[in-house]
Amino acid sequence: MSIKDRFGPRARRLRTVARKVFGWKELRPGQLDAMRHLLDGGDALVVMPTGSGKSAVYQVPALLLDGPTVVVSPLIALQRDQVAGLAETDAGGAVAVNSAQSGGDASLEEVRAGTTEFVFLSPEQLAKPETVERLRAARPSLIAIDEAHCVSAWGHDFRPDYLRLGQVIERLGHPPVVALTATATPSVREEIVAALGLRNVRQIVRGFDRPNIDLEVRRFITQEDLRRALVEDAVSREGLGLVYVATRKAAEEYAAALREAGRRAEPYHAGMKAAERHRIHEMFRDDELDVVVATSAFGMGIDKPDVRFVLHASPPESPDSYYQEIGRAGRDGKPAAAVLFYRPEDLGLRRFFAGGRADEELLLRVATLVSEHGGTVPTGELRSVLDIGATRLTRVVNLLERAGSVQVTRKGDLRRVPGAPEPESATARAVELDETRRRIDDSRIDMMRGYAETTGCRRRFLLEYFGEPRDRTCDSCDTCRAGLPEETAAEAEGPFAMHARVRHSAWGAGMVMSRESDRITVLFDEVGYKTLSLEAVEREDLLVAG
DNA sequence: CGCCGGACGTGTACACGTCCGGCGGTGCTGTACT
Repeated sequence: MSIKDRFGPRARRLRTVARKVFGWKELRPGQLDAMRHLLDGGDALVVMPTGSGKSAVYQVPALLLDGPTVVVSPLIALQRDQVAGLAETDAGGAVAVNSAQSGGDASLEEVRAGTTEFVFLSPEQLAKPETVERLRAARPSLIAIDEAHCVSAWGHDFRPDYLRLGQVIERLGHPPVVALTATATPSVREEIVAALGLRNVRQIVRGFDRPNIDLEVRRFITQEDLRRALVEDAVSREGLGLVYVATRKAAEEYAAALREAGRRAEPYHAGMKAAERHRIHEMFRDDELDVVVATSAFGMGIDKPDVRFVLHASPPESPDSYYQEIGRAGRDGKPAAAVLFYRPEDLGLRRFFAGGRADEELLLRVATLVSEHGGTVPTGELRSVLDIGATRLTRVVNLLERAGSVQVTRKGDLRRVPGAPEPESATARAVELDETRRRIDDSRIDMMRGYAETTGCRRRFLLEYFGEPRDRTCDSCDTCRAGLPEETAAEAEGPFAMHARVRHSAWGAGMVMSRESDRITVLFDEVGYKTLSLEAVEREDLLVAG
């Protein structure tokens, strides 16, 4: 950034607002860069660690742009926290519109009338055309998508309304849009940009390395040995810790075992009553616990600085999730530990979770119904005819839309795309798109196995997975301490340099994501991550530049 | 995919193998009933 950019009139105005309204004395270059780009009318994708002032990136420009700011946030609890935080400032007020709040209509009216600056909503709220139309009438000047990795992680199956945000943005007149997240690989970033339809995008990616988090993997044969070792480990550590488990039952069992060993431990998972979850969250926050044993339900929105260790009783479904979960340790910069207690069999559950296939019969029925109808099909009627919920229908519609078969009207109803393929071939195309998605998810599980089983530097493995080339080992992972990584200097030369585009005869086009002395990992567009032996690549001439 | 628990079979008393079905994460929402 030039001197002019850093000290020009826009930067000065941004700094003034940051100081006077929010009390922030300084803005970091990354924050400032993103804010200026938004003021210039562009879109931004900001990847920064939690606690580094991501929210400032939309909050400050919001006050310099004439019109309300729409913030999309995945959890009602996060919306509540943000609204409460803004209420303590002179930022012009904030409301949340969701099922836990009464008076949604009144809130939207306040936004339209210009008396409230910020409005927080879930993607599901934005699936309602009436809500979008009311926001449109308010002429928003900025849209922020918080926790934007959810677009990729949840959009396809779990909360498909995430994939509809692109259309919502267009309907709201596409003001400057900023997508924010703490963790996203280059391919997830691309997916976010594509799904949201971002234009003139400035990507700002800061600080993936967390050198104070020590990395370790301990391998076990039997579950019983693993369980005993984990409990022993957790009991012996000083300070606050998290234990991540795969199932609700395991959360209960480990919490009970740790309590029996004298630690203040509580389980946390989505099967517990809301009040109980809330209570545990508060105890965690107020230092009344030693360990929280949780499923992936515990995490987003946590910003406690002094978590000293994060243990995993089984591997999560991707390095993306793993890095996000261990990233909750050591936010204060002091030493912290991340230990994965690993058995290859435990990846099986993740494969099961990732294995859900698109409902081919339902795809065909929807494609056929819409095609034969000829006109506009109201989604409400379609749902009652098919007797399915909104989530299932949205999932199917998303796929058929991508297959070029149906389109969604402004009112949220369905119409056949003029010149659309026959329902059978559209369905086949939709199934294929879903298969591609599944293969990529599966390959992320393979990368998780790769992390657990690598003999190279674990930090380097993770950083390269996130697209940050790294030419040295570290002294804070178990493999480096054992002296295992040998040739770790990044081999920048050679035919297949980092991030080079390559082509494989069977797997198609891809990008080189990491290189070790004897192997190479490529992220293929259609089949996801594959690790190949360099010797075989050369002998068989498997890859060509492309 | 892999674990767990219950049922079944063996072969003669209770305990051990083997087979098979069920189960497993993340949250929004709107509606029904206390």
